Amino acid sequence: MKAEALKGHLDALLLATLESGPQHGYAIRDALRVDSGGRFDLPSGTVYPALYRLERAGLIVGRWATVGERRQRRSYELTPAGRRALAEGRSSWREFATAVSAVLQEKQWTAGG
Amino acid sequence: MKAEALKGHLDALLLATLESGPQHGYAIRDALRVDSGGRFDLPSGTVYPALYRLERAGLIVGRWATVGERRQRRSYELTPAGRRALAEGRSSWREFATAVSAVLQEKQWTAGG
DNA sequence: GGCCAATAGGTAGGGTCGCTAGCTAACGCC
DNA sequence: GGCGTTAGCTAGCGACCCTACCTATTGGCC
Repeated sequence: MKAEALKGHLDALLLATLESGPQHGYAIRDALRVDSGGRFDLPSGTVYPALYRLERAGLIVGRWATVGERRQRRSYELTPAGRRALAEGRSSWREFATAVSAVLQEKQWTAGG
Repeated sequence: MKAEALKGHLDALLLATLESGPQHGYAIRDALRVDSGGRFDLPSGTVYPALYRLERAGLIVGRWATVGERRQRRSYELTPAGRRALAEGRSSWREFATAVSAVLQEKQWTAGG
């Protein structure tokens, strides 16, 4: 899988991962890997900056939480704007995928009787 | 359609457009627009540099041709390497699309019986 | 003869964004 | 006390598509 393939689609993936409930970055990374059948095994340097971007954009909110004795974790949750963005992302993905698939379609069905 | 969506997928689209036979840049642009149902209406500043990239990479070859009296056109054709790259691009697109769709899938089928 | 749109090709520069490579630190296990 | 895993973070880079602009031919219209 080429690296640039993700460009422009990562945000929707992250939002989708958060749809089922709040998660922290590390767990999001895991979920993405599992849900994608191992295809999206993103480095933390991809995930965390993306989460900041989404937070700055008001699509998710992060809250610090303490786990165990001292361990700090940041849990992210979708905002209403995030849910809207996710819906939008889904439909624009569908549109994009449809268009790409149409173009990539092999035109071997003997040219239109 | 967000601009970054295309990133990393344009090459395959261009190669696919050339699969049915040699075409010049302007015609490729048109074909892409038509085949995608108007979704990919790319500016020339996107198409021509991409064609150079593909040519430098040995995936296509361009030949100048004269049309009418003086008009110059550059006709591009797939190389064998280009055909291989297209096949690869198709399968990696399928893989990518499958993975994205899997992640974006709404998990509203009431969680596991 | 002049204007415009369509056809055809081209380039410089910019901005976005995911990745590479590195870091700190807590936790559990032995 | 050492090691692997969990957890978070950042600077800087490079790829690449877009914006904005340019030149030139061709043909229609008046």
